[in-house]
Amino acid sequence: MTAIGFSGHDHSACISDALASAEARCQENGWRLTPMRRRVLELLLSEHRALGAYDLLKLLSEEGQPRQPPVVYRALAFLTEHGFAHKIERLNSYVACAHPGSAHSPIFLICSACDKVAETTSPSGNPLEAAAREAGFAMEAAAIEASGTCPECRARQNEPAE
Amino acid sequence: MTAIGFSGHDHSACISDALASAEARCQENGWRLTPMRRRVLELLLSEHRALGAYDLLKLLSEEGQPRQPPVVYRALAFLTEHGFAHKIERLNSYVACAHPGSAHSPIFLICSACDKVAETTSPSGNPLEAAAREAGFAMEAAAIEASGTCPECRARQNEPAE
DNA sequence: AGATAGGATGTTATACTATAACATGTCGAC
DNA sequence: GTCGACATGTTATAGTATAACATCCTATCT
Repeated sequence: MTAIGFSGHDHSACISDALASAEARCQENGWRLTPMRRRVLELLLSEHRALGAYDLLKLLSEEGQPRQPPVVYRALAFLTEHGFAHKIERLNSYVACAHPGSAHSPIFLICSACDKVAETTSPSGNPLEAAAREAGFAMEAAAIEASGTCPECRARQNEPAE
Repeated sequence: MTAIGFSGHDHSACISDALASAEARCQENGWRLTPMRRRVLELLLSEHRALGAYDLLKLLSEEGQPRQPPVVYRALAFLTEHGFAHKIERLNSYVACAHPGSAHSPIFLICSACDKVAETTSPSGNPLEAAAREAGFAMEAAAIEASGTCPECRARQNEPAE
């Protein structure tokens, strides 16, 4: 399983794939990917970075959309409910899902230097599940958020005089 | 590694152990476990449940303490900085650490029925670290929060007519 | 086409969470 | 005993999220 977010990848393909996949899944399930929801997803996809609800709201309002918080919170609720985006609790902000379509318990690697967020997933035989089972706990969902430094920022720090 | 929080355990010992350990570690390190800090830790220890800053504030103010948010946030900052408590991001609330003293990357099992929080720790050979390494990510800290149903609540649900 | 029902959006107001900034107090070192 | 460091008290405000209600859109049934 590769982490999507840090290393060089074809990001425009990454965006269009995600949008196409979202459209297809909405189609299949009878969900409505309305213009507002789609636009919020696009904004989240534009970078592998977590955006706060109020950041999104600012971007939307610059495009002439309404500037009331519920507008963006409702779009985010739709996107997170159906797995198109995730909330990063630690940052009170939101990222587009990098592995749409597959049920997964994501792991987020959050760079504290550049704020980029990479998403990867737990390997099978997840030890979290083992720990939960041992405690008699019926796990429904898990959020794993690691902070640290991404490869790019680490390289930058090692050659500060560059 | 056992999860502390759900199953029957000697809770009064659990509290006094934690307080004694906190006092010892503060002594060793020259930290000051002031009455306010100690009281907040006691409140957090009183149950294995996450309390919000404003819940704590309410409890404190009922005891005649000041009712301004910074009072409790400062105590929480001290406690979390030194590992006596943890923040549960998902709930915007705080729990006493169940494994004080040992450096650890905790796993929280949060019961969505009763709000109790059990704390356990990652087994060695942590797959999170493997995932991070694979992505070239230098991990500094990780928070793992699982939600689900604890053994007691599960039993209760299975015998609703009890 | 008109009626209607559900869901989506627009809008106002407010609740909840957290911190900045500055004043005051406490305590140990010198 | 005063100085410096740290802890606390207090005011104000920033940042995050949702309740509640009005309006609109769209799909379907007739």
